Amino acid sequence: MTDPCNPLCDNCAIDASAEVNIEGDAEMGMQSNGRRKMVYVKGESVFTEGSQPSGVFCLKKGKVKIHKTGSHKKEQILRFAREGQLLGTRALIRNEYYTSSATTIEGSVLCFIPKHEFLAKLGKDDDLKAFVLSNLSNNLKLAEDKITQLSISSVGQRLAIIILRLIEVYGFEEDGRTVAIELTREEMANLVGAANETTIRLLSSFKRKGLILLNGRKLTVINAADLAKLAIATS
Amino acid sequence: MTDPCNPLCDNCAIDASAEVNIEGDAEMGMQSNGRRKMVYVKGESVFTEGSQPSGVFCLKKGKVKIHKTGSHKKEQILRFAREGQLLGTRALIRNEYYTSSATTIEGSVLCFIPKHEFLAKLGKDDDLKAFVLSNLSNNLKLAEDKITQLSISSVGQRLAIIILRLIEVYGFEEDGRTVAIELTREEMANLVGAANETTIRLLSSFKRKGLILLNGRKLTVINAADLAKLAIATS
DNA sequence: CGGTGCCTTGATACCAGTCAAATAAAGTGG
DNA sequence: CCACTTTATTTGACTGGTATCAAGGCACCG
Repeated sequence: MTDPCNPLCDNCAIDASAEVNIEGDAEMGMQSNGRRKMVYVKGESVFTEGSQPSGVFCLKKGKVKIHKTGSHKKEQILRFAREGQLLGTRALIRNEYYTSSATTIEGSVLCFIPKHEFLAKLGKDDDLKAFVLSNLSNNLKLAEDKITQLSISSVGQRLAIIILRLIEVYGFEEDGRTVAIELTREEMANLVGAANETTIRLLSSFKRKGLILLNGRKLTVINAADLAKLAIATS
Repeated sequence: MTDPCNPLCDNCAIDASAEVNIEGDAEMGMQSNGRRKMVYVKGESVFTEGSQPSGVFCLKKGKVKIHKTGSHKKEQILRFAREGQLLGTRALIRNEYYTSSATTIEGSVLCFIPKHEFLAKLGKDDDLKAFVLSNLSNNLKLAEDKITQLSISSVGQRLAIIILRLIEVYGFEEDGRTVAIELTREEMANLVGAANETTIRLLSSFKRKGLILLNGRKLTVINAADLAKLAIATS
């Protein structure tokens, strides 16, 4: 279940622990090997749907959402990246434009690896190849799960599934039950693929049922077992 | 857009043009190199969700659907395989159980390549590696498109998109406008992620609007342009 | 204070799912 | 080849889950 570590960046000289919360635009420092360290504040775009990739990004620290904008307004969040994962590999491998966007949801540090370096290394480093293959496979599995959920589960079920999945990916805060990621209601809705208001109503209903607590954007899970039951209910 | 050819099977000794329509269970003939030629009739299962992969399959001839069964009854078709594509690579690469099933939708010939052979070749053949990477990437892109469609488009839009997509994948029959694949209404519904009856109603409405013709399971596209317009309408 | 953005709740409409029943089509055995 | 069963398709009526529209509350901030 856990991903292998990333052979491209394990020995990377970039210090991820650095100043994450710096204000202003993405800050970049050139490294000796052509890589660049990029520091982003919350809500900044890493790359956008439709643009041309010039390299891949490695998420060293922070949280990034991968999302897609449909024709009209509404966006769909496809997944969140974990620290250590590579972003933008799909487009580079197929030599296509990005078909999704990446945006930070908190201050983050990424390492940019130029196209030629990535492709060259991918050509000769077997560990990297295995890492990328495994990552793509896993993302495909998650995407397919999401397709199934969207077409056969209700919004309530999907919301329950997603809360549990957020715990899987990000875990809890120190209290051991508050999910370690803060999303706006809209992001939550874009994640489940439902309207904003519907999502709020369902969160409230979960709260009334004693499954969760809500405190602003903090979400505390009180009864994960019942939440899981709800997620798999027949209808 | 077109996939590169498949380095694993291009020089494969298996003759795909053989007796596709043989009755009875999947027939297999051992090849010198441990591969097996498998002949399937329509509707046979190639592999099923939850079982353990022992190799990969190459679709030499025919049509295969990749689908997933949710907890309760309804199935979701994720995609169709093209001739020349490998099936079941995801599970093997991650060393996991299958998370989806593959079923023939017409008489088909597949080549089974045992796990050890596939993994060994994947380890040393760069072309194969590139092929698999490219395929996984493309499947991921398609899956993500589907997620977006499911969450922001109406059933009618999705149906239009899927008809156009079927043309892309399978093309037309000799008349140049009848889609070269025959699906049951239920398969159509499982593909768009909607109820059977809803799908039928929408197909009828497309017919009334003069966009398509229906003749049993044959679907003839009369006005592809308007179908495309319908697919991207605001709501 | 009066924005501005986010969250919440209410009322209403409608898309699409479900249930039910009538054909139509496709097998099946004699 | 026909009668019979089974399965697939179609249409209708109804219901309900969600989206949409609208208004109000709340917090943060210049």
